[in-house]
Amino acid sequence: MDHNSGTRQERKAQTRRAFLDAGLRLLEHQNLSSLGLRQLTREVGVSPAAFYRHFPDMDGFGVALVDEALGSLHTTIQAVLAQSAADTAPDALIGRAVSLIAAYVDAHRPHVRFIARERHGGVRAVREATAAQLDRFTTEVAAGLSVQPVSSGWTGRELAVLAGLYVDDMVATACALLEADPDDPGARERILWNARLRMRIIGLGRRHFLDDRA
Amino acid sequence: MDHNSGTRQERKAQTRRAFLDAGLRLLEHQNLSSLGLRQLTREVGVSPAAFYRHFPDMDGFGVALVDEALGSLHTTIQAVLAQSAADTAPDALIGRAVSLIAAYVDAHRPHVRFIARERHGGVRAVREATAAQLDRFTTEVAAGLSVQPVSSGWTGRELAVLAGLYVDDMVATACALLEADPDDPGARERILWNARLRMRIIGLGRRHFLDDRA
DNA sequence: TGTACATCAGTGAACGCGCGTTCACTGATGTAC
DNA sequence: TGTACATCAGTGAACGCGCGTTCACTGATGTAC
Repeated sequence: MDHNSGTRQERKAQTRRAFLDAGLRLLEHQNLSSLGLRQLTREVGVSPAAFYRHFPDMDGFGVALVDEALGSLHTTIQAVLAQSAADTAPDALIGRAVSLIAAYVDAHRPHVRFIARERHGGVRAVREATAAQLDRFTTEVAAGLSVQPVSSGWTGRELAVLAGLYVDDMVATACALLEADPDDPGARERILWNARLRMRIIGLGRRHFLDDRA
Repeated sequence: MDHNSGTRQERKAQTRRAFLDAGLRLLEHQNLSSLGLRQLTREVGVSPAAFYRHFPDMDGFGVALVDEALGSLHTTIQAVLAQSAADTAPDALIGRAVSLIAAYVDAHRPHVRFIARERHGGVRAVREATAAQLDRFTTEVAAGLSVQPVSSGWTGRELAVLAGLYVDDMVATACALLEADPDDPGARERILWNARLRMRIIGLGRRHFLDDRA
C-alpha cells in the first residue's frame, strides 16, 4: 500500500477500493474464475494474505464487484424515467435512453465488461447477484412505464414483460458497444442507429398492442 | 481410452468426440478459462499429453466446441423459416419459434450453457467464433423475413436490425430457460409465455413500422 | 497371402512454477484513564 | 496532556499441490511389395 492518509477505517476503505479497481482492471481480459488471488494482490501491491482482511474469498469479491458495477445505475435510470414521464414525444425518450447507455459504457467500460462476462459466468453467487440487480432494473422500468398513458389497459404482468424486453435490449446494446471495433469509427454510430431502431420497433409494438388484442 | 473399434482415423474421431463430450460435461459448472487440460484428460480417461494429438491448446478446443454447439442449428432454423414463408398466421410462427427454442435447450442443455457462458467470456477466439455464428443466424433470419409480404418497404439494413432483435431475443429466452428453477414447475411455462408476448410485441412493431414512417 | 517397414494415437515420467491458505508477527492507530 | 494497553491492517515465510508442456517411448494399424 501507498502511504495512505486518514483514520484507520478510512485507510481500510481505501485499500478495499484499490482491490475493486485492480480487479476491474484485470477482469477486462479474463474471467473472474481464472483471476488468481495472488495475481490480484500483486496488482494492488499488497501481500496475498491481506486479501482476507477485506473479502472472505474470490466469490465474495465478485459479488462486491457486481454491486459496485450496477448499484449506482439505479438512480440514473430513475432520473431518465422521471424525465420521460413528463415528456410526450416518444422518439425523444428513445434518443435519451440510447445516449444514456452509450455514456454509461464509455464512462464505466470495465464495469460493463465485467457484468457482460460474469452474468452467465461460472460463479453462481455472482450470477445470482447480477440477476437480482437486473430484476430490480426491470421492476423500476415497469413502474416508470406504468404511469404513461400508453400503458392503460396493460396488465402488470404484461408491463413486466415489456420492461424486461427493454432491459434485455439495453444490455445487448451495451455488449455490442463493448465489442465494437475501436479502429472503425463508424461501428459505434452504426450500433447506436441500430439501437434506436430496435427501441422504435418495440415502442411501436407497445402502442399497437391494445388494438391487436381488441 | 476404451477398446475402440474401427479404422485408425475412426478411433481418433471417437477420442475427439470423447474430448468434446467431456468438455461440455465439465463446462456446465465452470468457465472455459478455468478448465484445466489435466482435468479434461482425466474426465476423458486419457493421459494429459494425448490432448495435443487433437487440439493445439485450450483456445482451439473452445472454438471446436462453438462449432459443435451452434453448427447444427442452421439447418433447423432454415426449416422453421421455410415453414413460416408458407404460412400466413403470424401467431403460429411465434408459437413454433418459441417451441423450437425450448426443445433445443432441452435437448442440448450443455451446448447452450457453454454458448451463454463463453459468448462474452475471457477467450477472444471463442468470443469471435460465437459472434460469427450468431451473425450467420441473423443473416439467415433476415433472408427469411425478407420474402414475407410484411417486409415490403423495409430496407436491407432495417431488416437486418429486426433480425438481430429476434436473434438476441431468442438467445435471451434460451438463457432464461437455462436459469429456470427446476424445482418450480411453473417457471418454465412463465418464461415461454413471456417469450411469446415479447415476440408478439416485436411482430406488432414490425407490422406498423411503415405506417409510422409514412 | 506373407513379410518388412512406416505411421501415429496414446503413454508415463519429468520439469519448474505459481497457486490458495495458515500462522505468528509487527507497528501504527485508537482508547481509557 | 501523558501514559499504558488494545486493536487490527498488513507482513512474510512456509506448506503441499496440481498445473501445462516436453520428450523419448510403445505397440497396434496401415501400406508396399
